[in-house]
Amino acid sequence: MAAKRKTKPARMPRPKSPSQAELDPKIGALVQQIIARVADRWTMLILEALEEHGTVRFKELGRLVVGISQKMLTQTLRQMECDGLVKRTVHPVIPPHVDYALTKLGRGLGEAFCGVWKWAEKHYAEIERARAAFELARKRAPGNG
Amino acid sequence: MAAKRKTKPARMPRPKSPSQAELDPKIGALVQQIIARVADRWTMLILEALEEHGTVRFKELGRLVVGISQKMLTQTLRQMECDGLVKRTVHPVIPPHVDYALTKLGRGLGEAFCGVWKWAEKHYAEIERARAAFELARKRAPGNG
DNA sequence: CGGGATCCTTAAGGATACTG
DNA sequence: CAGTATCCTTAAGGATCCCG
Repeated sequence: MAAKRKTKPARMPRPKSPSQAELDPKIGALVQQIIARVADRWTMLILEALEEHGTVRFKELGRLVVGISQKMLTQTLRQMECDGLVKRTVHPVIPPHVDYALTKLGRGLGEAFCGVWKWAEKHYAEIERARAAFELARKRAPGNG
Repeated sequence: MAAKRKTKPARMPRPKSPSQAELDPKIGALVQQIIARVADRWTMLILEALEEHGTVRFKELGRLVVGISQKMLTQTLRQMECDGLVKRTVHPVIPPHVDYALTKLGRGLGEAFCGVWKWAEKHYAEIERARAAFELARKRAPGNG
């Protein structure tokens, strides 16, 4: 993962709908994990690269996902493989040939995030305006930065 | 979000639908920002606390969001305020009285993430199974840690 | 070629002390 | 009470080397 630090586990938000409220808090934890995972710098990029190109070899993937180091590529792919988002296939030849592809689950996750994407697209301008307004207010205000 | 580090900006994934493809990559960057933000350890928790309790004072919010330090509370709230997700209200009295509430935008964001939540809920078991299988395979495999 | 092991830098985030 | 400023710890992630 990439984004921030996770030092402690921390309590998870409870689900919103009544039906979910009955279920384990494990789901909440899982959601947080998933979100955290997707929020790292690379998972989304890799997901997208695989969506666009189908089955891709390790090094090729490294070229597709522009700034990534091989360490993070390996690490993120392992993570995704572990969660069942990608399928790793080793061809026992020399030199080694390993390729990766999204699983159904992986594609599903991509689709699930489309909602957030849509929301962001729709409210894009609002957020930019809010930021501009915030900046302006900050400059006006005394005793700050 | 609580998750990892963001060192460089990094190129953003392109949108999926054709209509979006025409628009600025700024939207992609914004989406990534939003996701990254929501994935930190606190934004979601604060969002949820405010959803449940409406208008809440700073210290009360600190109690609601269990493990948070006042530094991160301030910082995350500022962030959210900047993005237009929360409204900060200062009552000029002594001792100071400041309270926070979600904006329409903030509530909308919460709703947008419901899709991911639903997905996670639905595929919860699959992921757990994938992880278990992965662990098992790892133990079986030679030459690994 | 794929990727594990190691070292190193950097910054996220907690703790604490101070202020209006 | 609601912050701000500072210090310190920890770990995320890049770079590099090495191996099958």
